[in-house]
Amino acid sequence: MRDAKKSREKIIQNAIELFSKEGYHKTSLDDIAKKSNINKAMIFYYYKSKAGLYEEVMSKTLSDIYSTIKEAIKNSSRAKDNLKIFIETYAKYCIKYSYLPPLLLRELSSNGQNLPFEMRNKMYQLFLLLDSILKDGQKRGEFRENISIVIHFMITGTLNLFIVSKPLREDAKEFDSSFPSATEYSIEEICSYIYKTILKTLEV
Amino acid sequence: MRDAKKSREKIIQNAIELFSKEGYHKTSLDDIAKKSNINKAMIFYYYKSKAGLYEEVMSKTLSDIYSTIKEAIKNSSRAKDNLKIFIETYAKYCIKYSYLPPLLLRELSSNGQNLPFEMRNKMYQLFLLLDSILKDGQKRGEFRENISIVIHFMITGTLNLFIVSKPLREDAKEFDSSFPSATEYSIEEICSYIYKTILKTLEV
Amino acid sequence: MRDAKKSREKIIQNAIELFSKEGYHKTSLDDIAKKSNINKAMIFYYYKSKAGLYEEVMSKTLSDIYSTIKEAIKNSSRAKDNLKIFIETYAKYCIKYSYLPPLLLRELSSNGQNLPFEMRNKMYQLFLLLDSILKDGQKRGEFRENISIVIHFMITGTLNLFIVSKPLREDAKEFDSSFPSATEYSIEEICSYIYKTILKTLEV
Amino acid sequence: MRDAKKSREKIIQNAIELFSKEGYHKTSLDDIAKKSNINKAMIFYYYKSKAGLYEEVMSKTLSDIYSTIKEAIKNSSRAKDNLKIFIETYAKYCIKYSYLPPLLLRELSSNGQNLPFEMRNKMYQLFLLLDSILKDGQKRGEFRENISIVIHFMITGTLNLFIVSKPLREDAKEFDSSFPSATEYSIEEICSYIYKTILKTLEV
DNA sequence: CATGAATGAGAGTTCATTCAT
DNA sequence: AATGAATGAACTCTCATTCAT
Repeated sequence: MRDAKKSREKIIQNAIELFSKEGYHKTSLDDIAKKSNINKAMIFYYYKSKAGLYEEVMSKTLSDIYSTIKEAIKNSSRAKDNLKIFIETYAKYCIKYSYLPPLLLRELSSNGQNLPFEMRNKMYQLFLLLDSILKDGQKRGEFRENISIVIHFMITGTLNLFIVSKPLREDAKEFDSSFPSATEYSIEEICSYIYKTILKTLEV
Repeated sequence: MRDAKKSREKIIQNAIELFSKEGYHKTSLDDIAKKSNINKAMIFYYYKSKAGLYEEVMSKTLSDIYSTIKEAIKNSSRAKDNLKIFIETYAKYCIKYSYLPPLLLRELSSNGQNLPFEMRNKMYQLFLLLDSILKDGQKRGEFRENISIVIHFMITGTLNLFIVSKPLREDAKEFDSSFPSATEYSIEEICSYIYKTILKTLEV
Repeated sequence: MRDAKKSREKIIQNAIELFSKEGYHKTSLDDIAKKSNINKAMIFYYYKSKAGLYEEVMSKTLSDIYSTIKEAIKNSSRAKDNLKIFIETYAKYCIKYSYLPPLLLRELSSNGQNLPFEMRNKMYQLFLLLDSILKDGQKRGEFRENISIVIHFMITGTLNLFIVSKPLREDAKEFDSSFPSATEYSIEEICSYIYKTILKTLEV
Repeated sequence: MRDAKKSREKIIQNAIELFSKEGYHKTSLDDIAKKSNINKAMIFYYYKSKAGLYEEVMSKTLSDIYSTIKEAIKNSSRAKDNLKIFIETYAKYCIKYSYLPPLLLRELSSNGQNLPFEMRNKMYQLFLLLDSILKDGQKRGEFRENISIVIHFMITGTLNLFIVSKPLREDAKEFDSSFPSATEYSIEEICSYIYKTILKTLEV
């Protein structure tokens, strides 16, 4: 049968889910195989090794987010709009694929030791995208000089932490019902707040 | 040598180092024991379990950072100065104990599933510290209304990512020597930039 | 050789032997694996855990003895014959599977703490079998009122102890050659003696 | 301080309790030390090894039971009374020191491999005691010929199993409330039933 | 006598990976 | 292409025993 494609996808899909829920090490190939209803040996047949599967998972995910943002930005004109799009698209994507933030943070926090070249490169591409938006803004006289890498981390760091910390914040609220600004803000409001803050620091 | 204190400290010290370098799961107690030149069983003698050791490590670390910041803020007056102190102290601490950022990010990215109560609580306390600075600023008319949790993540997220991504950025520069704004900024400049950005969004 | 059935059987067979010779705790899975010429991990592959393997061993054993007795009794008519069959079959079985008595005694002597439900149930079934024989005897007017549980323990306790203590008694004889009635009786004679004794207490 | 004696006793006492509750292997010296509020190393100071402590425990226990029975029998005259005393004293003792039955059964069921000579000897002495009662009965013409070892096992086996299986029987009753003759008999009734049964087989 | 520190051997268990079919 | 069997190394944890003070 030519279910090869389907099998591969099932594997990837469940790997994504488990890796993001449990982390790389806590997720066993047995888990993935069982969840995918597929023989464990097939994972090796398709992806050579656990690391290989992981690389595939991350690669796919990052490619998706990159091209989604790129596409969204294409038709816009003003740099500040592009910035907004970048933030909102990134956020939307993180919400939609909730496994992404934990995965990214985890990857980054391991010094990129397990991080295969392609992934690293794709993360870099994403940053270059923002960098080009900012540079473009400067050229047009919209933005002043800035430290693009900090802007990048301000956006991604804040968003990732916000998303990732949700369960913790909800727990905290149970203990301290007055927990300030824990859960009452929507992701849109957060995006808007980040956008405004960054704009203030960028605009001439 | 038969010195409990020294043994305990050696264990903790090396655990900190390895946990932050390799992560919880990749670090084996064999590693820690060998590095500490100490019998593996002693880890259980002192800390009951791997999780127990981890809790001790994190607890100790977070307590330190909290009290350091608290102490530093005590003698200051203006809210904006407090904010600056918060950012700089947090940053300095993260630099000094470079294992902290990866540990924090990793913990957060696992939904706090393995996160013992005390740790969780200490992270919360740290946030409350910033929250009180911001609230104080509002009372004094220095700051306008804001979303403290976002400010918190803007500071910690940005700083943590900046520190944690350093090796990656350096690698990137080797491939793309024009890598924009990757390594030429000192942590002080980063802090200052973050501070300014946040101040702009806060000040009336 | 890649034969699941054979592997499983080899494991069970050696587990039975070792568990009954050394007891549950003294028998390590390493021992079983080595004796079976099988990779230790296979034990987990097949039986999930040491306890799981043990359960399998006991379950299999008890099922066998139960159905053997049941079968043997089926075609008999008088209650006293059934009683005799019960005793003799039980004894024969204990002799044939010499690991059984120590296993049973050991299990019982640990308050049934590690005793999985199924095993417990099977031991209970065995008692119910004797109980039904006795009740049947009463109905027919063959037997008088009695305490079936004591009868049960009289049979099984005596037989188990007799079998289990054999090496001890032989040792004793070496020191005290006049050791009374230590070894000169065959199991058949013992059975007969038990049967007669119990019959005397039962018959009207 | 000369608490040596007290310490030794505390250790023995708690060892008895734990060994009989959990069995030899499941009981760790840590457990015994903690329960006794005594430093673990002292156990080695006093008893050389875990096995040594165990030997002491068993030795003490068996000596007690032997001399208690011997004493009780001394003043009696008729063999049948002695038999009764033997059964009842043994039973009473087993009830009083509830750790004894499991210990004995466990020891027997391990082929006496761990069984130190002294213990073995004491168990033998106990049997000789009964044997002498029976022989005495024959001499007086009270009893007919018999197989003393079977009588011995009938008494001890039945009683030990009855006591040891108590928790199991109680559990069984929860599931099958009609559980026949499980719990309604007192130990005195059991003794009496055993006595009568044996007497019937013995009396001329 | 007494204690806490230290040891080393092994226990059960997990898991990525490979092999045979 | 697919499967279940098999492997071996590693992992966390336990424990009897010894050492130093």
